[in-house]
Amino acid sequence: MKTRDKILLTSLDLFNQRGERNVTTNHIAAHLAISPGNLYYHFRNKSDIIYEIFLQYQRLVGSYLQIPDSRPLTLDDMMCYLESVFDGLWRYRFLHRDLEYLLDTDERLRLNYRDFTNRCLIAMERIFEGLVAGGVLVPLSAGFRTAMALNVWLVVTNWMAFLKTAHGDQREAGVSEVRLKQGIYQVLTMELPYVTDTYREAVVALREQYRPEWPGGLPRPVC
Amino acid sequence: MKTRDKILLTSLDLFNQRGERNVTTNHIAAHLAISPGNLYYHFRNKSDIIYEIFLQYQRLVGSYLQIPDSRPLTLDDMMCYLESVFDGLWRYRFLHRDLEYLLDTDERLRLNYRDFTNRCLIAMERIFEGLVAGGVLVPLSAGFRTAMALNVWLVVTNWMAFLKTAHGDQREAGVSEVRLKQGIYQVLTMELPYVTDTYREAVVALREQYRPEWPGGLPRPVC
DNA sequence: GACCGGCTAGAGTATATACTCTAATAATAG
DNA sequence: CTATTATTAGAGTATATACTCTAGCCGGTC
Repeated sequence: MKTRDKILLTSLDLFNQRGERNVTTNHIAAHLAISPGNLYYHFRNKSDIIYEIFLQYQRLVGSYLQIPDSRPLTLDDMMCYLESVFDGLWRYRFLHRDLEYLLDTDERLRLNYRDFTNRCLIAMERIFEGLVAGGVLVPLSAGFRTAMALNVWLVVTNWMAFLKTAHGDQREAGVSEVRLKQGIYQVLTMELPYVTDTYREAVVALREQYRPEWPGGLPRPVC
Repeated sequence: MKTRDKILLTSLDLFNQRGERNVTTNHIAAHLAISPGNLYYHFRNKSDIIYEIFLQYQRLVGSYLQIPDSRPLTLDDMMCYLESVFDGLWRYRFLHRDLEYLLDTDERLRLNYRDFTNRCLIAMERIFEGLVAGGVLVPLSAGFRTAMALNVWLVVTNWMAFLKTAHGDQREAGVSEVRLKQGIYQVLTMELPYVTDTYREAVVALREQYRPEWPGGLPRPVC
């Protein structure tokens, strides 16, 4: 693999593990057993590394949120979106941690992230529309869709931060990929009132599968 | 005013303005026109300053979330809780910004914050119960109350971060106390399905008053 | 007036961190 | 093989930051 790509992978890994603030360019170089000079040959500065990783993240999420426009959406679609999005969130989890600082210090990132957020929110609204068309959700006014999408966005993007803060005793143990998926439980809780009678029972059952407080061994839904 | 208190006030101010990460102890001292030595006479280190500010925050929110146990809760109560909580959030807004880093580097804070979160969540559940008793909300199962409280917590504590990231063009302009209160709109959106028929109209009207996209000049509800 | 304890100044330090510079080495093209 | 370009090493630097240390001041009390 190219050195440049190795730098990106290792950086992502270390950022995820320790938080961007605790990872220096020298750490990254040392972890790869390359020289700082080498690292700076491939990236002008630390921000450039982060920006590149963000672009990857953006592309990943963008691919996850693609919407088939030829057909309405099913319940399976919805669960697949949720699973995918939380997966992306997990793989790039450092981004949402020091996000404000990162946006403060990198204008590109700030503007880009703003647009990314808007694209995601719009995609979510369109997903809601698709689910309405598919008879999964009851019809919602445009304003309501927007507000709902925003609430889902807030819950989704901050679920991990919550896990970290809520489990103060064990330093990292509280945050596993399994627990992360329990964020789906929270999202389904929020959507439940808008599920049609036809699908209510199915959604309640799905939701049960993500219920918190069962460490490990949760059955996984179809996707 | 005592130097110690001035240090706390100035620190809070600078932290809120620039973010904890961008404020050094030397900055704080310089801003107060005192020597670093003086600052370190009053506080052993930067963490101690932050911890003390957190304790203030905790006390403030604790006082906000007190629940009258002799009577059920009214719609006014609910709005007052929301207004108060967002007010506290605004005044100590730096805390939720670099929270993860702060909790990572200060064990006291980590344990204390975990308990604080739990207390808040429990208080919110009790508020829901009170509102059910007051006929504002329809009865909810305990599990649902818990999940709802958690969703509200997530939206409330991360609303500001969202504002900051969503308004990428103007660096700080996007985040005013007024805009912050629009978080109330989001919370009411989430609660709406559980409002009783009796109060639905009133809640919808209140919610309208916090609707986003009207810069400045929003009429305020009673509290 | 001497003394004492709380308070303050301000120079100074150890460490970290992002980043640079030069020279050497590998890869590649002619 | 040679020339050129891409890559890498590694020592080094400028700056920042949290924090220390010593000496002095100031207000009150005996």
